[in-house]
Amino acid sequence: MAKKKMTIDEQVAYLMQGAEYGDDQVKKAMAAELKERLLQAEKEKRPLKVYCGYDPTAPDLHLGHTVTMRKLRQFQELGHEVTFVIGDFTSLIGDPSDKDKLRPRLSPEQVAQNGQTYAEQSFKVLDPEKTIIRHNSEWLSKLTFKDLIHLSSNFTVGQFLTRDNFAKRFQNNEAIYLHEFYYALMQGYDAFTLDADVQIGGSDQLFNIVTASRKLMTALGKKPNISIIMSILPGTDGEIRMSKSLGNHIVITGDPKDMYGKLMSIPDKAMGIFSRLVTRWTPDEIKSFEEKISSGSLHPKEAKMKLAREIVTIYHGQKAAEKAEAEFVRVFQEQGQPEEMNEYKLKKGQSVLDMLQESGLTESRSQARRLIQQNAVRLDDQILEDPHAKFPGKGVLQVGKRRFIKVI
RNA sequence: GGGCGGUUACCGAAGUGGACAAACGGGGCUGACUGUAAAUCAGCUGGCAUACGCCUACGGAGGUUCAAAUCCUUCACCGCCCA
Repeated sequence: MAKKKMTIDEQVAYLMQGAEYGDDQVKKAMAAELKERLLQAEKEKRPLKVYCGYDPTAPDLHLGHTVTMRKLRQFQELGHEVTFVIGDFTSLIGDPSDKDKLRPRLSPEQVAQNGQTYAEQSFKVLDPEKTIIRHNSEWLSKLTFKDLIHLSSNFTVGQFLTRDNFAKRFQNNEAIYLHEFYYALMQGYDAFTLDADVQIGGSDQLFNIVTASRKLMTALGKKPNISIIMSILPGTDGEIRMSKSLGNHIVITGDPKDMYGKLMSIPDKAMGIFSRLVTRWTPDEIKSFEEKISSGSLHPKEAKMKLAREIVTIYHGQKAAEKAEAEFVRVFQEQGQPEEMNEYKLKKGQSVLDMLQESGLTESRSQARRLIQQNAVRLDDQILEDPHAKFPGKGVLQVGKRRFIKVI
């Protein structure tokens, strides 16, 4: 992508694409500051130092995780220096604000393992050659209690209570742990240590980045970093943020066909935000994409296919994306059969129910009964109605729209 | 240290002795329709069982009762308030 030629204003637009501060004033201010910093860097002939921290809690990344990586990638394209910070120190402490009560505190081994996976998977988006990986335990574990007190003394409780999350919980008499306050400090200290020009994060990091990091850097005698706060990517339901525990996520290493299908299942109205946050498209391309949809010159189905193809291509390559698309068209639009199916060897005297269960097409016999009742079970397009009848014989068995098996 | 409250299915959240396999919302699944696994509408969403029905399940263990998610005891975890 030839982005070297962008003007400063174009660069700012590109880099602010998808950023959301919940306040237009702040956004404008940040954009202005970014512009100034870009100009300054140009004059000094140096790249901007950009970073984003990741707590390596989940070993499998989904699209939601890639939003900030995409942003880092854009900085790389423009020649800036990107640091991928693995929050091995922060995640050892655990963050109760996640509400993930069940999540056990991670062991150092797990953190190391997850961090590794994170970095590897992130290279689907980032340029590995140009990415510096750091662990924040490197500097955070060296801080003494005295240091911590010194850092904390730059903040008042009142300042922390302006944070939405805290304010709400305080008002509702819910728990706010003391160490949650330190989270913001640690993050600020990351930025300070890295001498960051720009820090990227999700909107849940708004306070940590915009308020805490910037203030801390100022207090420690540095120029505050510019905060780029990315919008939250919704899940397949198009409403709620993408998250594994909500089950609306799309993993980036899974089966390309599945990824394509899941992308096709997002509501039409979510296409815009997906295009803005998780594609490689430029602001102009995105703008024209959205305009074509709203004007009706691009059919929503076509639009979504284009989107799905783009995203699958990023993670699995063009060939796999084309294949996934062809399969989708064949199976769902033409109601045909997939190219490859698992086979199941029919056993003597098996009933329909037995067969469904033993072939693994259903999770339980009760579920199989329900599906039969709902006319969801077909053998070569013939609906099987009686769960107890002997299984008719060879053919292609289809359960619902997506599950196929070849009976031999 | 004292007082009070919470723990319900994939998630959120009702339910305070029987009609509770547990309201409702989200998610998931299925069908119809279609423009797609979109939207919309309808149904399903613990397990076993060819009907009857049985078993397991409301944080754990025990108890009261003909009957417990609901009452009691106790344990665990979580929270709030007052010190």
